[in-house]
Amino acid sequence: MDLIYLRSFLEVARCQSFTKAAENLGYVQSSVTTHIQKLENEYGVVLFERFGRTMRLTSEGEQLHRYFEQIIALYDDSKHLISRQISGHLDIGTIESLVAYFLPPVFNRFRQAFPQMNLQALPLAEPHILQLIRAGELDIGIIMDRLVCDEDIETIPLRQEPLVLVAPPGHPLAGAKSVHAKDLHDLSYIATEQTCTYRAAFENLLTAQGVAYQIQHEFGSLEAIKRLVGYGLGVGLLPRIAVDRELAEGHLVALPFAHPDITFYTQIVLHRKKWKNPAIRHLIELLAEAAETDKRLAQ
Amino acid sequence: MDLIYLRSFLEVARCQSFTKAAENLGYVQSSVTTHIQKLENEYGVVLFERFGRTMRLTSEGEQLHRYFEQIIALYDDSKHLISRQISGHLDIGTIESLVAYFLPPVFNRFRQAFPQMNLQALPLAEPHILQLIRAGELDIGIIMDRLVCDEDIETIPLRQEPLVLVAPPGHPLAGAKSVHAKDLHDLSYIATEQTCTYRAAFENLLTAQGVAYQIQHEFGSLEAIKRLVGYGLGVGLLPRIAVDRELAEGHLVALPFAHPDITFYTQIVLHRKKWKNPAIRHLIELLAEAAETDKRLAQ
DNA sequence: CGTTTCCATCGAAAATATCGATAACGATCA
DNA sequence: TGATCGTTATCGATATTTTCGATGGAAACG
Repeated sequence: MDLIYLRSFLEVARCQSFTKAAENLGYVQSSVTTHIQKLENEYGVVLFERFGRTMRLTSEGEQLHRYFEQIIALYDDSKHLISRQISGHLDIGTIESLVAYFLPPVFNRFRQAFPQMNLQALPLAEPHILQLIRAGELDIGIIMDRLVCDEDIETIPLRQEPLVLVAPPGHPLAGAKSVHAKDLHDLSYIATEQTCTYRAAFENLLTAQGVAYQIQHEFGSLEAIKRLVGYGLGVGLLPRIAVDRELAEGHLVALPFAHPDITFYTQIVLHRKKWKNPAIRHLIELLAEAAETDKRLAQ
Repeated sequence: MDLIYLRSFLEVARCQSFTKAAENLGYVQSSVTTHIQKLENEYGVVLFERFGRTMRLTSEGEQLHRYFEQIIALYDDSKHLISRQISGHLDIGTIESLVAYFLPPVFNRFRQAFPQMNLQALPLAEPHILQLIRAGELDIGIIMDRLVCDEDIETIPLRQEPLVLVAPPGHPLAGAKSVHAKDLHDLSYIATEQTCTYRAAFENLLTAQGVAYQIQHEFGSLEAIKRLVGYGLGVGLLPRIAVDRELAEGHLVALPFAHPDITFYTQIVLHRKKWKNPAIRHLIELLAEAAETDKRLAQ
């Protein structure tokens, strides 16, 4: 009898729905059905009366609900109790675009569960991150790229990452319905650093379409790029999360550029052997949660 | 995280030994090792300090021990709570040799866990039992035979069943060191009913060795056979459990007969689909336990 | 009366558990 | 010190279980 069955049961009871429970728990609906059936067989009773669109706990279901709540609460408590005692440190490699906007709240929450664990976020270039992950010198990496596919590396996509082409508010293309590559002829362009993968993808697209572009500046620092774009020195291609506030406040505008046909993901990369570490698992969970929340907010 | 891991953990802590815990729980030792490792990985801490021959719970292990005890207690409580509410009835087919000696204490214990469940024990001939099991008309059968091997039937051996050749106290072979088939020439023999499998195996053995035997009487009733043997009308081949008391009290003696090379088992048979029923599972557990206890007492 | 929204069922694929054999390791004793 | 015993860990093979995705069927909705 697996504890996840109890969790599924509690979530179904809470949501009054197998489907919603499955979504919340990250399963497909049929798996939750199976979980409940496992419980029903184990106890030999029906736990939910299923009417058409509604459902209700049976009497036995209600009795068990009380027990399961306690069991899960004890289990979670035990997890927290131990987490709080675990010390050590995690080295997290991540690209600069993320380190400032995405990670801080996650780190903060992590500290609540693992107060004795030291997190070190290292802003690094993506190829370097992958190399260190493979060497086991980083515990976890968070990058933005096409999905990494590698023998030794486990990849966990967090979310598709929209890239936006930002321009200063007065830019001639600012009001256009949609901007295509050819509209960018003789583009004046403030680029991220050379190792940046989405920069490379963008430039490949321009080159493929015969569009000339001129790199005005190259910076590792997103803040610097945003400033330069804001001063009208060119456009920049940046992850939306890095420019959300400037767009909202009108300091920059997003050009409605038809994306290159490449999907970028903010993704976690880690060495296959590091899964079992509970601190890392917890960090991954928090990251996934944060990504989910962001998605919902974006909608 | 499976609840059986917690159980393994508690048992290891109690026994101070992986090996003993495994025996008690019905696993092999390596499985228990795996269970503990699963827990250790899940929590990210070492739970037992293993010294050479001794072991000790770590501080984290002790903390978790308290939680796990509570969790398992809650789970068991929840099981009992529901068991008590389950009503229905079970039909149990069993051979006469067992119905009187083996089952009553088990039934008694069963009633404590499932007070609303009605048990009906039907003394039946073995072929009939198997037939009814296949037809789904019996919930469970308990027989004595070579291990049943059948597509639709699940077989659970309870224990090897020693057969003894019993004779009246004054029998000429009563004092012999060991009795072989050839010593039984012109044997006068009180047989169980014709459908009885161990009778068939015994007779095959005699025939194979060219030993003539004469069946004096044939009875379905063990009591009758014992009486006739006691009166000196011949010897009888019976399961030891059925004549334990008579042997102890000296009303009958066991001839030290070298067994036919066939192993008999008291075994549970049930339809493959009836596993999931918790009442049946509990009954099976009790039967297995009773068999274990008997084995230990016999030693 | 079709459409939508659920849950149950099923087969295939993936993940996991179990076993049995064996290695490794420490304790004990010669 | 070395041999042996009792114990746990590791490993590969096999069996079982879990998960998913597709599909079916039933009730509600418009």
